Amino acid sequence: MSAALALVGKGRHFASLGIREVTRQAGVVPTSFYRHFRSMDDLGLQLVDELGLVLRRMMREARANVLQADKLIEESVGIFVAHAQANRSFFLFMAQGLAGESRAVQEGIRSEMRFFASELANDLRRLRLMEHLSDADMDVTCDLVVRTVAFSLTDLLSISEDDDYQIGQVRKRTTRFLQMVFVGAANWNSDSA
Amino acid sequence: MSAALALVGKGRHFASLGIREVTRQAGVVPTSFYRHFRSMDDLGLQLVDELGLVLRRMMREARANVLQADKLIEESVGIFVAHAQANRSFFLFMAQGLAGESRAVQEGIRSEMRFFASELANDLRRLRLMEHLSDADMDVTCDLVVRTVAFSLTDLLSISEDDDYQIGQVRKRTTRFLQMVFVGAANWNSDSA
DNA sequence: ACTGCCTGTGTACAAGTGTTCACTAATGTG
DNA sequence: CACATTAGTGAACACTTGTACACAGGCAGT
Repeated sequence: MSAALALVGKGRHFASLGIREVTRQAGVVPTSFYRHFRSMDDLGLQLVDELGLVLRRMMREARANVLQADKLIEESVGIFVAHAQANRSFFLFMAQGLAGESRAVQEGIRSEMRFFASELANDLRRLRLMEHLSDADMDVTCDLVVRTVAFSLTDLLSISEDDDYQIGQVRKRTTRFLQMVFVGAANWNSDSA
Repeated sequence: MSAALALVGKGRHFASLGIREVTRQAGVVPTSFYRHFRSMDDLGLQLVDELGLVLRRMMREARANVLQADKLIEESVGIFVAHAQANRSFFLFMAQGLAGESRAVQEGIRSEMRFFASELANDLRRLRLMEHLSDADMDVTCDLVVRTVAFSLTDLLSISEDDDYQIGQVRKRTTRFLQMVFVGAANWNSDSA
């Protein structure tokens, strides 16, 4: 699995990886592959599971560090960007998988995003934010937030790992996006919609 | 090019397509490929160019049909969904290319999206909407709109072509997203930001 | 010490891959 | 009509690919 991830990190697309290629990178004979995975799709699915762990770690850190609400968005985006850099290959895999060729992987990633969004909704409620929103509208808002961040991911991953200026730009722009979404949510009227 | 698109439409990922595979689908001998393209990346780039045409056609139709501002969002989303269905393979290619392995294709698609966003900004100004926004904030807003729609694209493409119920759901949700963004933009204060 | 299980090895095969070369059929322009 | 260009052909090359099989070493638990 690390071998596959390493190749993705080197710019390859997961869908174009072959069994032999992966085992070669892992320093193992091709046949060993079958001891662990039935197929490449299978490997992809297990990667999705690990991706879940990465996301959960990220949420935990965000919850621990975001204490005061005024800098909430900025801080969260910062943590997100940091994690995206630290687990570049994982997030590359995620971005690729969203439009990948394995339906199962696609669905897995989508499901992780849904979970993420629902956790975000919980946190907002716990912080007594956006209390005027109906459950459904809170759901829509959080979904939109997660999508926006996920899309920023593709920006982030398409620029060089250590181009600090551009990284700062992405961070700033993403923060703007989220601020705009939250202004929208704050002025949203759940009754009239 | 149509052959490559057809394969993508059949669920394959562009990055995993081979020259022989494409020529086979095109009903042509492998060597003929080189008469038209230097490599697969080259083919991808030319597809991006055609994608530009598709997007422009879509914009033209949207401009023609969206006359009254009250149903602006709903109408636009409808036109978008219709075009996405009519050019499914093209949009699949676009969704894949955003996180694809060819840097050039990636940049090409990104550039098409930027163009789309700037055209949207022009239209909004022409319609005298969101006039309180600074140029930069208008830019952010339109970018966010385009991203949101682009992400909805992946939702749309991952469901069956003729599952009208689910298509309706995506349309409704996307409309919500955009309404929320525009409420945010309407209540945005360009000076204090 | 013996037995199963797990992981990895080596060899093998049929099929598919990108790319090359010299060739021919069709096309439209002078 | 003659000519140059373009698009398509067929055979050939050196690899790479997925998968199957029988086999070997290391690790538990009895």
